Amino acid sequence: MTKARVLVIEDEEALRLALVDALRSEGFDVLEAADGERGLELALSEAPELVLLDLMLPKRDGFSVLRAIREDRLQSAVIVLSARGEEWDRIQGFEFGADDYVVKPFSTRELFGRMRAVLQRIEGKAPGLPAEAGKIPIGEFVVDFSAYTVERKGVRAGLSRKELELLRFLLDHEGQVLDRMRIQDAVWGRGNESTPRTVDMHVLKLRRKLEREPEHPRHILTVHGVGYRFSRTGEDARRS
Amino acid sequence: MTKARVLVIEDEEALRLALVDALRSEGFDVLEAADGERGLELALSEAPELVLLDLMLPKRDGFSVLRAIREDRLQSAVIVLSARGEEWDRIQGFEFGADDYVVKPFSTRELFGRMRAVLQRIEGKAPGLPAEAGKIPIGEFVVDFSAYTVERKGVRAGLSRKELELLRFLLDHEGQVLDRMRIQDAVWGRGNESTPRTVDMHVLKLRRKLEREPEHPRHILTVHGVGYRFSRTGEDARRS
DNA sequence: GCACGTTTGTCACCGGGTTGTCAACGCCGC
DNA sequence: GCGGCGTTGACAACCCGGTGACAAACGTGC
Repeated sequence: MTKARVLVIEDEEALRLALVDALRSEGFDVLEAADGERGLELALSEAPELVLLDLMLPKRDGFSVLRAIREDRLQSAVIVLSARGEEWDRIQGFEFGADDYVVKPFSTRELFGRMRAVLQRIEGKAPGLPAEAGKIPIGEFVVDFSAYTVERKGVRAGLSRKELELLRFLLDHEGQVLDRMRIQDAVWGRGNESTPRTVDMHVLKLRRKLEREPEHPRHILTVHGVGYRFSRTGEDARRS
Repeated sequence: MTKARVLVIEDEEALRLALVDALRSEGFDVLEAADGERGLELALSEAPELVLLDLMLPKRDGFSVLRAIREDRLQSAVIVLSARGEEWDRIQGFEFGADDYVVKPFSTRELFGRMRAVLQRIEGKAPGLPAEAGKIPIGEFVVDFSAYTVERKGVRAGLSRKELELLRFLLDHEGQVLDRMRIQDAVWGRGNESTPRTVDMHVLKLRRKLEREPEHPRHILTVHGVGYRFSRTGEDARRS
């Protein structure tokens, strides 16, 4: 990929500048806008590969901008940057069409990780289609992120929001061992007070839905004393 | 990499001293600074692996220090220590650019957890994509440190935490003859009470996982009466 | 080469910590 | 109020690290 174009729509000066700097130094071609109106204008006229969109914006809020972008059948991927707050619920599960979202405050590492994942996902996608998360095969299962379902040989199961978010995080970090804290931070948000064991519970639920033999998982693997590791293709859980 | 260098930039005396103590006793090589100017100076001249950076600092605030560090293309990871409170909103922008951040007050446990995570991520982070990070060939095996696995001809085996730590140590000291005490100090921690024979046990386990013929080891070699020696390329353990 | 003492390899097992699983609870939307 | 979901606590199942015992390998002195 040669120099993807990224549009940053963010009103807070300090953050926008920091973002633009960081992106430029990563080799992106960067456009910027400080309000929703200008942002939409640029998005439509320049059709960047990726839009980083703040939700609370002057003139035209992020939701409205996103809707307009989607209505225009623009191919741009959109990553929403949001402060945790009342709009949080509406964001969860990106029911409203974003490809991903990042909660402020976030680190460069996290943002770049998500950007990479999103850009990779839309790469090789049929042109003209909106850049929705789409269907992803996992072993003999197919997960449909926009429909919240998993399917295997015609049998379909629904996924809850948390399950989907957890799965998405695992997918984005396939192959790495992720400790509970890391998972919790990413999926539940930082400063979350709940037990690390909650993660286990959701892993259990996911296993029931996308493992052929939930008691012998091939995709969501346990690394004793450390955390979990995800494998898309599936692995033999062998004894040591 | 044993003994990572950490720079603490924190003006509050009590906290800084506590941090420095705790870090030293964890085996880190610690540098400290009480204001932003001095901190930046040290960061640039010493290029530590990790910087712990307070945001509210005399002379030069944390944000400015962070930017300067980044502009200098320094490889150091930065963890921001911030107080939640009146400046939270401002901080949200400032957090950006850090590898991670910890909200005051924090426990040493939490801080160490994040440090470990960050350092692990940094480790072997070649200037490419992090996809291949942490994969190291050993003979015809490939060890993936971020996945806790060893693979040989498509056959994968999981490594436990201790096994991985031991292997990491051996790898870091390839070619040297290491006596049991040295290994034990490094992997199990100084002042550990367990039998030196425990080392043997784990060597045995490692051999089973990354030797083609565990009974004729080519990588983890015994030096009778002394200890063990590790070889990445593999040696014929044939007598002469 | 042999015998013996020492060092290392290997096994089975135990104890404690970690994870899997269930049932129950509270919350929210309907 | 009902049902789904997220979360928690409790308990069982499991895994891993560590230990002691014994066999095998090694090295030394004869």
